[in-house]
Amino acid sequence: KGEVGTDGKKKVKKEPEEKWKWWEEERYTDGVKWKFLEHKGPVFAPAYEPLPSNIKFYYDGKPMKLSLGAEEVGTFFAKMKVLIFRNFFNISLESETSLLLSQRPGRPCLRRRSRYPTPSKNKEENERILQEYGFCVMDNHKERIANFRIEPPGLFRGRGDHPKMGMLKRRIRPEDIIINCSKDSQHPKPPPGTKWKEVRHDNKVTWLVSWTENIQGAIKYIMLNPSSRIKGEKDWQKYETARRLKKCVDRLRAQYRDDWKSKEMRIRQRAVALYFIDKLALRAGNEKEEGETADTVGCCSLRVEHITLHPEKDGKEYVVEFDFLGKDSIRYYNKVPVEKRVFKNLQLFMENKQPEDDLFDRLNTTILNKHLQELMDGLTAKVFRTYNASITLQQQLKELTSPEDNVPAKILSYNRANRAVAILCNHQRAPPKTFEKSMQNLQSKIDAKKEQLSDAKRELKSAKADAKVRRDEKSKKAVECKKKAVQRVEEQLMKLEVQATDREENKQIALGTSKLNYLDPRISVAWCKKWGIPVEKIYNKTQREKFAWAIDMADEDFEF
DNA sequence: GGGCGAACTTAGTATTGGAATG
DNA sequence: CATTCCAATACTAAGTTCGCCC
Repeated sequence: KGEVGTDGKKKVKKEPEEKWKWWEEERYTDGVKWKFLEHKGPVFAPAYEPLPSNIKFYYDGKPMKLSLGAEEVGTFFAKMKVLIFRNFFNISLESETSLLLSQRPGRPCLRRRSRYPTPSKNKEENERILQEYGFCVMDNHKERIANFRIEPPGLFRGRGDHPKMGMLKRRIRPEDIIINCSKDSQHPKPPPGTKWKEVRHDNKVTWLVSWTENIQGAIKYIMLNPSSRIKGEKDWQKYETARRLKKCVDRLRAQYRDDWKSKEMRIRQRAVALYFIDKLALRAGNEKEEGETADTVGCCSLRVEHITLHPEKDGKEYVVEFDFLGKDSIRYYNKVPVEKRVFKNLQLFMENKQPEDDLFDRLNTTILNKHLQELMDGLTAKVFRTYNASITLQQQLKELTSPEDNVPAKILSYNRANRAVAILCNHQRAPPKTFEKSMQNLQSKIDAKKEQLSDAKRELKSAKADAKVRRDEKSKKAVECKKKAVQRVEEQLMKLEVQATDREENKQIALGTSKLNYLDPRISVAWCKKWGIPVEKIYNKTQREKFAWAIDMADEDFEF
């Protein structure tokens, strides 16, 4: 092998090490996650660098000396203010500059600053840290760590209307850190003069490092990359569970439809909730502590105020209008015609209730999941989301792919199938700030290409006329050449137009989440193999690493 | 069964890297 | 060479599930 480099010497292409196929190996049973685990511990947030002494903090117009900690928190506040200014003036829309607040007291004044204050000199250092801390050894393999950096301190900003927004997220010290590794490994060393909170050797869990965060009191973890064996196995298992649901979903659906008629209220509520989870791909909806988090809901935690019943709406009977904030305070809005029995049940559940009362007052996620567990081993509410997402992709791909389409058109179909899933799962995004502009840019590219096409066509015409007169080989060849040019430009134009359609349809829809978390990758791989689409067109490098098991395993006949 | 801690998955957005463009 | 642009990546919040304790 080996290519010839620009210097004329033969470049020796190193044959990559044989990739480890963990999916061909036996799996652990009994809850053991690993036998050996060695790592270097976390990378701490860089220490706070005090401001130069000529920059002062003013209170009541007078300079005031702050403790280092107070000064640091002050800079957090200032940063947030700058951010608010920037967003208020929508600066990023105009150019890639950020704003600095004037240091002078009482004189807010904005200065522009280039995005590149120092040309990426940190790149090398980052690479070094990645090599040192970004990998661990788990059982006999070097594996990539997902998040080896400790979260830096700052002001907490939750999503949506979060009651704790603005609280100080404190700096994490070695004394806060629990290390998990195997006894017989080289234990990570805490920074000089410090100690870990604890070093433990628990091989029933997958995390390497943990600490408790001070805003919610939740535990944070450092874990492995999605390409790792430990994550990949779990992911594969998830899709296998969803495929088992496929085998019995008809029975389950018949069951919950039957339960709509139950004389027990709790069973009716359970059955209607399950119907929503199945039909609308709603999340389970755990209870949340009031005042601790933003007020968001899922299926079991829906309140009366989140639905409106319309006996008739837009020419349809028994329409339920949903309007609530789900995970990450993303709005779910949908008008759904439902069976009469569901409608009547909902009326019953809402009787004599206030808007802020629970719709399903006899139900919660624990009760629902206990029931599901009895119906199928390993079944929980979220399996329905995985199942419905994956089956929808498979159906849509079948429906939308035209054999006679070229590659870009087929990829548009793939993205449309993906989009159908994203809409089902309500995966939304804020339209990119530069969306309009980038659409305009694309449109002018299209216009230019159209111009180019008509030029090419004109040239072809004159070449044809020329050939008719001269009737020689050379002019015939010229005609062929021009024909090919027209074809080439037509293809390029089509590609651009497909790209524009795709982008427009994607304005407020996020495909990534479903692609990464809900769609059995074997469906996509099989589709690629069936239609001769390179898998790189569907999955980027990271995604190919995460789904290596599927790319290796699935052939074109794979059925979810 | 209710409360709670722990572990792990899922989520949208901010930042970055590097190619394209001027 | 600087700037613009977009895809990829980094980040970390916000969910679900499970097991344990009472």
